[in-house]
Amino acid sequence: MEVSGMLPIKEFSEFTGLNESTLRYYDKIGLLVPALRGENRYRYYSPLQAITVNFIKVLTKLGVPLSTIKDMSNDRTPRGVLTLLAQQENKLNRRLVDLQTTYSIIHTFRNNIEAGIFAHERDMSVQELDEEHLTLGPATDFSDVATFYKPFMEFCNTAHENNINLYYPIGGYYENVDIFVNAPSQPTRFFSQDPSGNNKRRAGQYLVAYNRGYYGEFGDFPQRLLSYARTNNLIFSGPLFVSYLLDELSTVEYTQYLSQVVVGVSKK
Amino acid sequence: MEVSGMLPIKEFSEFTGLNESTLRYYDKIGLLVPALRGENRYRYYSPLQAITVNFIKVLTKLGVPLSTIKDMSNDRTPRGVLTLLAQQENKLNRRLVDLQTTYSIIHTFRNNIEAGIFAHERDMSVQELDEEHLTLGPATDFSDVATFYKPFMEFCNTAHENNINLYYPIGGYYENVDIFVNAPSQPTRFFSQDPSGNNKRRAGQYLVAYNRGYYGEFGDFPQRLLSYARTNNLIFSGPLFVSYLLDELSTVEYTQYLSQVVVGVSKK
DNA sequence: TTGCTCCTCACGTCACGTGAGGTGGC
DNA sequence: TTGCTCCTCACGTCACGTGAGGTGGC
Repeated sequence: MEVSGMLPIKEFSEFTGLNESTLRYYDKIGLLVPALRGENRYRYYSPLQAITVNFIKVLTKLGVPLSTIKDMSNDRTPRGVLTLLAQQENKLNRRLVDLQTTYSIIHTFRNNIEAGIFAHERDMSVQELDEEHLTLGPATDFSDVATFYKPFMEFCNTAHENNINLYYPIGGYYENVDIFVNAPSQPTRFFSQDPSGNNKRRAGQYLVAYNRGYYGEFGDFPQRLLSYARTNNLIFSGPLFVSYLLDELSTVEYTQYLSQVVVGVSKK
Repeated sequence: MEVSGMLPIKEFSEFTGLNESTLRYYDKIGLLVPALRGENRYRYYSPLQAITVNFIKVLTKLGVPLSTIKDMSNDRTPRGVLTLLAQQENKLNRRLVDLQTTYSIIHTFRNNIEAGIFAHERDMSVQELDEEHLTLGPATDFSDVATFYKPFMEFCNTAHENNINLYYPIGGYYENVDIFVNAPSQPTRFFSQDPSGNNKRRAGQYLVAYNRGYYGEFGDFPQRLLSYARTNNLIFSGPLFVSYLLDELSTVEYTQYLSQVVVGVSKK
């Protein structure tokens, strides 16, 4: 059977670059029906249908679902398409912002893990640190001691209202050293290590130390911290930050988590 | 049945923010198996499993497939996770570039369609145009007249090698006005309106005109172009560009496509 | 007869969401 | 008894890709 000028599916597939199975699928859902069907059920496409294919290709590339393309393909108007494109641009905007956030989450974790790999468990030293952005959560409430997870759950549940992105590593913020030393498992606030956050840890001199153990379990660490300061004539100032460099993301055994403790100091 | 400290599925779902059906699904694929199964088949989760949930949430957010997460979740090591994160960052990079391209494709189409809506079909006028980037394809070969689509197919098939993104609107480039007037359906080259392209139409004075009709069908347009130039004492210079403002994307009837013809001019 | 193109199902993908229909404990 | 939580399938989603098994024309 010779159909003049018409292309059987393989040739049309090569012409348009669409897979044969994709063409059959488009036929099935009524998005692109071949111009002619032979009596042997063979599909024959007109070369002009390549135009429709291009229309479909552009829109799918732009993220428009096939059903939408099908709906509009019979009454395309410049204004209609303009509206659709504006909608797609909005969608893209959201996806772009989301991707960039994801990107920044990866960076933050990579930095943490690398620092964790190079850190020595019981190291303590005074360092100049750059400014670091973060987002502080609301003040915690540890008055109901019975439920250990409650303050953290509370933090998680209200995170959205407080513009806190929980996908960033979460750390503990203590108003000052004394609060940490008295109750290291009860931070004044939680914070997320969000580099686009509105709060920050200022640049300056900090005592940087590491501790191995599960969240909030510090053993003799607070005492070591105090004695190090005494030996080296350091005065603490400002809040103390605990962040977990190695946590469930990179470590199975949760007694092996590695936290970094950072607190402002100056020489006596 | 009272299971001390354990959370039944609904509570664990509220605790973690994961849907109950998601938890059942994770159980089914062995990604997150409840710590305990009651004799009535009830699922009971330990609060500590929220840590694993967070691990899963972060990685899925970063685009890691559940199967990969399952594979690695039993032997997480800082270095292993670091490698994984680096891989994800590469993937993200590619997606970001792709999104930005898509964005720019939408912009280009929107500009074209808006220009098409405001254009008057038989308008001609001299205008100052800004520089515009584009990508030129290789020289076309129209020697084999039998197959009308061949040069365009050739262009499409070699597009990738020539760094041409076919999702941008494609236009015709004519070395000079004479070539266009002699054979308006046979451009010297095709080009894509890619704003990141390496070639460009320089800023300067151009004669801008519009024509309605299918690709390459210009009727008496070339004569009108010449007579307009004669009447207004214009001398043509440089190449001529044809781009389609309204095409299959926004118009069903292909005899109603609207092209914009742009060619450099100066006053006699 | 062989080789080629074409056909029509059907099933798999991925990460769930949504019922339907049923059970167990207060 | 009513209402609640839980259970297990099964099916749908989206845009295809991949066979399996068969037909038609040279």
